[in-house]
Parts: sequence; structure tokens; C-alpha cells
Amino acid sequence: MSIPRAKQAPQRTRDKLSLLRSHPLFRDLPGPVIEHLGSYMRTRRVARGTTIFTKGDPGTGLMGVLAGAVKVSVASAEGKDIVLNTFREGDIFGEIALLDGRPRTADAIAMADCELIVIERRDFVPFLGSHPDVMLKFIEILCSRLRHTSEQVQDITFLNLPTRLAKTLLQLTAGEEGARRKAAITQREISQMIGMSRESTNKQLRAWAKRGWIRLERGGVGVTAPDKLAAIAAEGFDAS
Amino acid sequence: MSIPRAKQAPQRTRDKLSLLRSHPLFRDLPGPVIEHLGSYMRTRRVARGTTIFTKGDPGTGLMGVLAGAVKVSVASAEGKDIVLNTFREGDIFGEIALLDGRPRTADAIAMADCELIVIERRDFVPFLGSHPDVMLKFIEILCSRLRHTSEQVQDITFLNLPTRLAKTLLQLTAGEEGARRKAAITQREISQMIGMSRESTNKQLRAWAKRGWIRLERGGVGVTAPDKLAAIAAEGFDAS
DNA sequence: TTTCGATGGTGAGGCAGTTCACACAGCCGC
DNA sequence: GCGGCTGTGTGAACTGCCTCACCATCGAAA
Repeated sequence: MSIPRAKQAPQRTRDKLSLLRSHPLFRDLPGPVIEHLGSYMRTRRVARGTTIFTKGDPGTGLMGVLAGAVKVSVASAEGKDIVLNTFREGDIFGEIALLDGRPRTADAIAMADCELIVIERRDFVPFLGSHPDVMLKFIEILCSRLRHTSEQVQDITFLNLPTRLAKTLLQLTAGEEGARRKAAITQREISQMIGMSRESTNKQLRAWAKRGWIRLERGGVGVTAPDKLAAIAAEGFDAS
Repeated sequence: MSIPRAKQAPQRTRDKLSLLRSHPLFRDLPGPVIEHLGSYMRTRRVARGTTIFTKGDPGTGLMGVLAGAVKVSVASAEGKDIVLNTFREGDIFGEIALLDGRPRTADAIAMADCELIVIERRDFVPFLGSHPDVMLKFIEILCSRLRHTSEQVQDITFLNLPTRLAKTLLQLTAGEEGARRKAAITQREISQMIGMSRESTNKQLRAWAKRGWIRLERGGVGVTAPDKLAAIAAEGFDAS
């Protein structure tokens, strides 16, 4: 009854060029330009748990997720971790170091077996210089990242554990309906996303599982009563 | 013995065009372009405590600080506030809503009497479209904002009150030396910058004042032993 | 098959920081 | 010079969450 996890390489549901053509960053570009860009890209397969880049690395390039999921996190001196962002199929990450050329400020780790695309900074920056329209798209991405991170600051300072947890579970399972509403993620990773201890997170999850609002499996959570969780996320407390 | 606070309008230490000419965003532009931009700018004087814009407002434009200081903060449902960023003379703020055209996500409030410049979005966006070099500068600004906000997330989740407070005091008074190392700010505002209660913040400040590391005045703090605070900020605990 | 690391589950105890309830000082407007 | 507001100071009580110390189970590797 555990969430299945691909052992072999993930299915390549889309190829390099199709990611480019469908991504908002590039989809308005003329075909030849996309093919030119594609010639600069490499693909990279990584297994779950692999570190893709590390805090302090020179930011060598832009990454895209063809398949799988990636978390960007930082570790404290005492070994605690906090997840700053997560990315899934079709997303792009690592833009910050790409754009400003400074070292990476966080680690990127594969949450599942992944297939990634990589464009090197030395290839991409000249391209960017001659494509102001793509610069504008990057500006939009950066703005949305900033709004997301600010919201994280607010959540951490204003909301308590149940509220943050409910919100995160809903986000993780958004897009799915009914019984299919589940996420493949460990409880430790959930706790790092909400910035709480694993133990506290587990206790809250169990409490909800007992009420039948969620289902717990090894390596996964299924949301069965999204309305209940939404109420907690909105009210700011557990009105049970 | 309190920190002086200008009652009359602040001295205009620099004018509109000099801000443009000295700001990294614009200083590489040719003179005529700067003057053209200047013709679109308005100036606005606001008294300490004035709300410059509010969360939810349509983001009408870009703001610059000619004199004074501005905080950008958000309030929770329960009336708590958290400061996301502060800006002083020579800084630019409000870029996010300017660039993506979406509503403001936070409030901006004058921490002192201020003189601001304002460029309307409708004037600025067309300018931006024809100046890719300025777009690149904005990208750099956005990246540094993102690095700053991520650091705030880390500070809130990893550091305790004394550490965050020491760090913030040093930042607030950076650039000054010796007896001049002081900041005009209320303790409530400090507590909102570090995301702790006013009372807890006050108690820690008093403890340091008793040891002679800082001086407390009405509406201000002076740092007399920056090395001690730096040690706490680095070690993560109060090794006294 | 055995072993071992990763994941999940659980309770007792502790503590950092909050909340609340004040008191008191300066400063401002009138 | 008189209220009232803002800023500061302080202790007592409370509490949400963490830490620690376990144990159980699963899956994969040896």
C-alpha cells in the first residue's frame, strides 16, 4: 500500500525541445531560435536523493525538470533543513545564480528520480542579451518567486503548525481530484517544508488520519477531505 | 537624550536627477535619456508614520527614496506586523508590482519624514521595453531581493532571538563608526524586523544595555560593542 | 537470509518566547 | 500646563513546539 517509486529511469514523457516549446519562457520564440537553444542543452538523469548542486557552488547554469521533482533547501549549522521551494515537471529552477553570476545560496536535491535539462551560463547569457523578450519573462519569474518567498516569511511568522501543514498538503496535492489526491513525499520532507520538527508534524498528521481527513502511507499522503483542511488553512486554527 | 527627529520637511540632500545619475540602475545611461526619465517623475513628501501604499493596491509605480527611510511590512489577521524590508536614501522600492503589474503584496510605511520620487508604471514600462540594459539591472536587483528574502526565511527558522537581534542591530548601524554607531528606530519596529514580540525584544536589549554593549534611548539604539554583538550573531548563542 | 538505513510512531519533560497586566516616562497638540 | 498618545520597562503565567529517547516496520543491499 506504499506509494510506488520508479526504480528504473523515469519515463521520458517529453523531450528537450517540447519542454522549451511549451514553457512560457520560450514558447513565443520562433522555431529556429528554439532549435538553436536546444543545441546548447544537455540532459542529466539523477536518482532520488542525489544532490544536483550545493550551496556555495558557482552557479553554472539554468536547470529544467523534464520528469521527477526537485527540492531547493538549506541546512543549518545544527543539521536542520528548510525547504525554500519545490519544482516538478515543466518547471525551471536555478535562475538566480544564472542571472547574477553569484554562487548558489541553497542546495538542490532530487525528491524523485529525475530527468533534467541543463543550459550553461556561458551559452545562455549571450543569448539572453540579444533577446529582451526573454529577459522580460525572466523578470516575471523572479517576481513570482519573490512573492512566493515573502509569503513563506509570512506563513512562518504568523501561522501555527496545523495551519501551515494544511496549506502545504493542499498545495502538494493540488490539481488532483478525489481518491487520486495524493502526494509522494516523506513526512520528514513535509516537516522541512513547513519548518517544524518531524515529530510534531507526524503527530498532527496522525490526528487528521484518525478523523479520516487524510490517509497516510509509507512515503506518501492522500487527502480525502480537502474541505476540512481548507477550513483550517483559512481559519488559522483547528476548529475540528 | 533622545534621537532627534526632523519635524519640518527633511533637507533635500539630493535632487531627482542626482538620484537617477548616481543610482546603479541608471547611471550608465546617456544624459538626455536621464533627463527624459526625470520629466516623468513626481516627488512626494510624507511624514513619519504615513502609509505610502497598502497591500492590495494596484501597483502604480516605482518609488525612490531621496531622503528618509521606508519600511515594507505586512500585517496578520491578529494585528501582528512583520517587516520584510527597509529602504533608505538612494534606494529604490516597489519594483515588483511595477514589473509584473499585479497588486502590491505588502504595505509601505514611512519610518521617518521622507522625500520620495515616483515614476508611474504607464510611463516606465514603455521606457523599459526599449532599454534592455535597464532590464538587466532590474534583474540584478530582483536577484538580490530574492537572496535577501531567502536569508530572512533561514534566519527566522534557524536563529533564536538574541542572534537575530544582534544581526539586525549590526545591519541597522552598519556604515557608522564609534560613538556615531546608532540607529533611529523604535523597539516595536525592531521587534517586527526580527519577528519577535516587543516585550521579548525589550528584555534582550536591556540585558545588553546593562552590560554596556549598547545604549538605549527613546526612539533609538546605539551600538557600543559591535564585536560582542558580532560574536553572538556568528555563534548563534549568547556566550556572554 | 541477515543486516542495516530510512521511515514512521509515541510519550515525557523542558524551555524559549508569548500573552497579559500593569506602571511610568517623554512628547505633542491644544 | 494639561490630557492623551506613544514609547519603554517588567513580572507572572501560560503554551506550543522541541528535544530526547525509544520502538516498529519496510525495503534494499550484502
